[in-house]
Amino acid sequence: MSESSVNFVAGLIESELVSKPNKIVQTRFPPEPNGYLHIGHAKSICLNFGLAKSFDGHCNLRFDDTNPTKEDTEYVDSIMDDVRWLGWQWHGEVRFASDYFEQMYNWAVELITKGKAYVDDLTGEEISEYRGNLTQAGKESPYRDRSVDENLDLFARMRAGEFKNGEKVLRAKIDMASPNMNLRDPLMYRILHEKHHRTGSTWCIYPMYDWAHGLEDAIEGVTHSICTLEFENHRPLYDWFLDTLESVPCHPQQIEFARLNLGYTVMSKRKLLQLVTEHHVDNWNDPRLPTISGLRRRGYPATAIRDFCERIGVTKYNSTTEIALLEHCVRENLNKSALRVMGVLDPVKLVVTNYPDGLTEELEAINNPENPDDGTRLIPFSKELWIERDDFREEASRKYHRLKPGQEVRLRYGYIVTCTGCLKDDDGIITEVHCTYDPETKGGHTPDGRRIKGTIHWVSAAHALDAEIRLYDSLFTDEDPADESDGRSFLDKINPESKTIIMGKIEPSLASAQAETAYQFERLAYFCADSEDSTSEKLVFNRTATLRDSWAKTQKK
RNA sequence: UACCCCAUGGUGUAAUGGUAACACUACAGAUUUUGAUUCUGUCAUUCCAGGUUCGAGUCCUGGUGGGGUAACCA
Repeated sequence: MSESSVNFVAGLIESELVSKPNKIVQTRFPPEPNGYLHIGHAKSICLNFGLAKSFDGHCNLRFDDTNPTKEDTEYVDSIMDDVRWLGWQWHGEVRFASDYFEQMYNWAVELITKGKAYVDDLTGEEISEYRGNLTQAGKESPYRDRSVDENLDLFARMRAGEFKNGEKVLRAKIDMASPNMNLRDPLMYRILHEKHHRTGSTWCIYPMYDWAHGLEDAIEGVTHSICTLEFENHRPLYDWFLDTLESVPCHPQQIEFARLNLGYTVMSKRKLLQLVTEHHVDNWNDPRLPTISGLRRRGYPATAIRDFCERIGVTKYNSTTEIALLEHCVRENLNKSALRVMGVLDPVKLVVTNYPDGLTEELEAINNPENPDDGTRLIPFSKELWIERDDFREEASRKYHRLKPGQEVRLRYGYIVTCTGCLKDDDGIITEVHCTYDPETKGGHTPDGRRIKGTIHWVSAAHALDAEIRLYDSLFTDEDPADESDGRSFLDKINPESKTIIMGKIEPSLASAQAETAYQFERLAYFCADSEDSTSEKLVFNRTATLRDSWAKTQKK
């Protein structure tokens, strides 16, 4: 890595490499398979995989599956999918903490033998009482001074299944008076007669996070064990286990960074799970969710997400990033890559009164002005078109550059037309807008060089396809939905208009749109076909992000 | 009220004792067959008080403010 100060972790590694130039950087991304990955995980993924890449090292994907009550292979599969989709390749095979259970057990025996761990018979409630609290020291368990032999015997019988859930635990013997609660004889194993998604019923004792994690890292030769801030207080324990054990292969360095917070969304697994299970959203991949699969279904490109993760930086400061930055990354990417098409979301008929009945012309349109290689396509033009209801006004100020009686407007790639009026129904609702066209302006050109201020999009009524359009807005109305200090739950802050479904008219070239292809409906927004629901019989499009709209902004003033 | 961590424009980050900078946002203008894009410009920053130093955003001390920690979760 050449540039310094990419982030503080990279800086740390860089300075280590000065004295140990041959050190191979080994990182890991260690999710628990108990939920779907979200954009906060993407930050961690990009950090760990990115560090390995820039220092020519390796990054493992390891499932920290030490709690069979919460984990499932469904999550394992989705996580692998998401990491790959984000564009990363893990080193070697996927790893599982559960593959290391036997080794961990042996190390626990080593600790017991050293007199550094003991089997405790206290109940959960008693253990909690004995632990003391933030300002008061804990007290030692009456079982703390059992003999090594007795502990060895009891621990073997725990493994053999002789005891019920909660009857006994294995604890490290450290310091019940430590000001760091994590050091007050932390639990290493609990009894759980529970089927594990990989080991089945082989085990009925399962290691706790603090005991297991450093061992997993050591087994994999991890050099830098990067985790989030809330594990800062766990580092002394992480180090204690690794220092106390003599037979561990190495001692990785734990480094903490601040997790990502994003405005107007929630990032906690618990809350995301609740949104899904209580059906406040449709599923884990609901396009309104900050899950990787949700963003993907919404149409956010993986490169945009990676770009975002790079831009937000890595620090120990607990911050909240504005959603505007993510949207900026998405728009910047999509502006370069999305194919331009025309679609009308709120259609009203435009009749070109002096255009021949029954005639259809094929007009050439540019697929992506940002990328000439994408070429052009032909779009049908005829006497009756659909245009956006908002693109006509009976009366409007000089600043309104669209259709109003007497004003000229360009139909994109079509003709220059002059608005002549409109038809209304009994309720005063406009049913048709009328105009005449200038045959000299085919393609939207003005041979006489006259300037046309407004250009609007359209689709030929006879050729248009119907499509369901799903418009998404932020899922929450509050910037920090998780802040429930005002007495309202995050569920009370769900935006009732986060999803709006309408029927639109779109150009025929979209008939075979694939979910992976990004489109810009010109003047409106970026869209993609929905990966689950869109078929050739029934097209469904998701709005990925709107185009910026300075007109709407000035309107509001 | 114990321990740990953190503090730079509105937001996110950079500056590794030597001219406080970049991006996003907002605003203004130019260009434009997307009121998009692009381009230009404007506003705005070191939590406070001491100390060390020729020189402090950076080091030290004390304060203030924020976050974390008392699961047989990770």
